[in-house]
Amino acid sequence: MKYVDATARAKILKALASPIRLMLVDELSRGDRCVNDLRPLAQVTQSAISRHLAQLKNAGIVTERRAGLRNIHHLECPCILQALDCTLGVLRSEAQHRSKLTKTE
Amino acid sequence: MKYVDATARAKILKALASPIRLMLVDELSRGDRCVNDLRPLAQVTQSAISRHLAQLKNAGIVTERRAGLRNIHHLECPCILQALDCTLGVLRSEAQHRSKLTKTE
DNA sequence: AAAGTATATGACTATATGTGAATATTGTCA
DNA sequence: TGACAATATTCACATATAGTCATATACTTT
Repeated sequence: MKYVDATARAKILKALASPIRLMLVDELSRGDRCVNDLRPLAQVTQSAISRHLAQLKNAGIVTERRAGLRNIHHLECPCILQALDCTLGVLRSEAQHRSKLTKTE
Repeated sequence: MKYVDATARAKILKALASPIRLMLVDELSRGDRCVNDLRPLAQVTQSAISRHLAQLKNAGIVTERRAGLRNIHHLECPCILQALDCTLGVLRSEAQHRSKLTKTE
């Protein structure tokens, strides 16, 4: 894998690599939402949510459209759910690994 | 999605979210490697490679075993390749999106 | 035991990221 | 136009991350 490709891919993974942004993506996977809808998901200021969404937009994961005062956010790439699956896989295999260790030692 | 779950998942994605670590994972997906094998992949010091590998280990993505002087690294979770697929998906849909914009405007 | 090889770690610097508070922008409605 | 609501942006600061160099550790070979 070339460095440029890896960099492009890393940028996307980086955009996902935050608890808050994962929760935003998770919520958006169930339908479009405006910032105010998403606000209660995390205990941070509106400013912070806005910046997290900006990162997701910047990575091409999320798009937005205006609807009057609201800015509606839309999950552009449902393929993101693959990445979420992957994390579950790691967590599972880690749990397995740990239980093996405790059995042996 | 709860914050604790999201945090665990974010930790894994964070471990992947670096060009160098992606290249390491990519190489490991083709077989086990020791640090010296991986060193030429990135133009950083041995120290840096070692730290990157430590992060992958810490996230449960990679495991290691001693073989004499060598520390052999092994990709524990091939499911990681799902996450890599996902990034391709985003890149593709972004390219599509961009070409639509240039056509319309 | 001494020398050598492979890898990890500590101390440090530079840069990036996350955050709240305050402020700016954009759009609506009276 | 003026007041208001939703969202974005800027600033100042704290913390995290990536990198290097020097050094420590683990193991092998002579």
